[in-house]
Amino acid sequence: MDRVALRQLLHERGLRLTRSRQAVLTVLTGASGHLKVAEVYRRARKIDPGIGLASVYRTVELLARLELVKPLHTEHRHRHYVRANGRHGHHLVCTGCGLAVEFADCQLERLMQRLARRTRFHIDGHFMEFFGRCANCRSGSRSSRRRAPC
Amino acid sequence: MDRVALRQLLHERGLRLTRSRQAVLTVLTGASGHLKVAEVYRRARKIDPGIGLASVYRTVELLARLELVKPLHTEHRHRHYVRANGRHGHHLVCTGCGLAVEFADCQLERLMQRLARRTRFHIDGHFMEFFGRCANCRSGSRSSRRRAPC
DNA sequence: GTAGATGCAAAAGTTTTGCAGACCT
DNA sequence: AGGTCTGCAAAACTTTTGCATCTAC
Repeated sequence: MDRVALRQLLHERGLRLTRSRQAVLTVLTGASGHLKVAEVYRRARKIDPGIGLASVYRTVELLARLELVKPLHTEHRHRHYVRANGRHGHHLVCTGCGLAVEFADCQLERLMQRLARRTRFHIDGHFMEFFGRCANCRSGSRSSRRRAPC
Repeated sequence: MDRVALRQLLHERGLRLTRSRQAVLTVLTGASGHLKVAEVYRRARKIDPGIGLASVYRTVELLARLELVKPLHTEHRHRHYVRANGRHGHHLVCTGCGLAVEFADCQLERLMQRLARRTRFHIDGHFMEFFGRCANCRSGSRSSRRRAPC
């Protein structure tokens, strides 16, 4: 998402494109893995040294509403975010290096219909993540097992 | 899971069956929905008034390792737990009252295999939850929409 | 100019930890 | 008896909030 398109997207909702927001989006767009908020903050300060932690929290939440990023539920204690392309993305996350691969077709419709019939629920959402180890982390070098999310 | 079986399960790992652990398991087993830790604590004190919050945290984590309960990631800010029957359970959660229905067959093997081939990941786990509204919460009475998880 | 956004700092929570003493087996 | 577990209280964090100030438009 470039600067112009983002400004447009924000403008449609009466929101503004600020330096903080650009910094946070740049950080998350440039990362191949999921980042906790504190890490987003650390990186964002390199782009905009004056940014405050509260703005980072406010911005990741905004970006999540706009579906430009997605909150992940990892084994960690705190929330992580990862870049996303629209509504129907799910992620395959490497437990070694944090690499997050997005995939789209989750083919859960049939399961959902069966479940809905059986339980008499009206199902309106789901959450799904896969965990594993990426090829790089499996390739054997110990160092790659400990590499930080990039 | 009854008292004897639980003691056996714990004993196999050199762990002990204490009053606190019984209280926490009783609370979570008796609940039809997911509970946040603070709520588990509140209910557990009715069974064992002397129990401490730290023990509740330690115990839910232990029970999760034993796969007797499962952590859920809801829209809430803090972790919730729900009773579970073994490794392969997933949950359908009512966003109205918190009712959590467990279901077993998730039939994701084919999707997993395709993903693994395409991404060269070794996939070793997944996390899935469905959200919706249960029949009771949909039935129209306003009160049921606000009922606390039971 | 003005509404929206920010930074700061404090507050509100949740979760973890250290340790002396209690408890289970 | 001996190691496991607990309650307590403090600490460590994460996340939220209020408000004066700033800024994007």
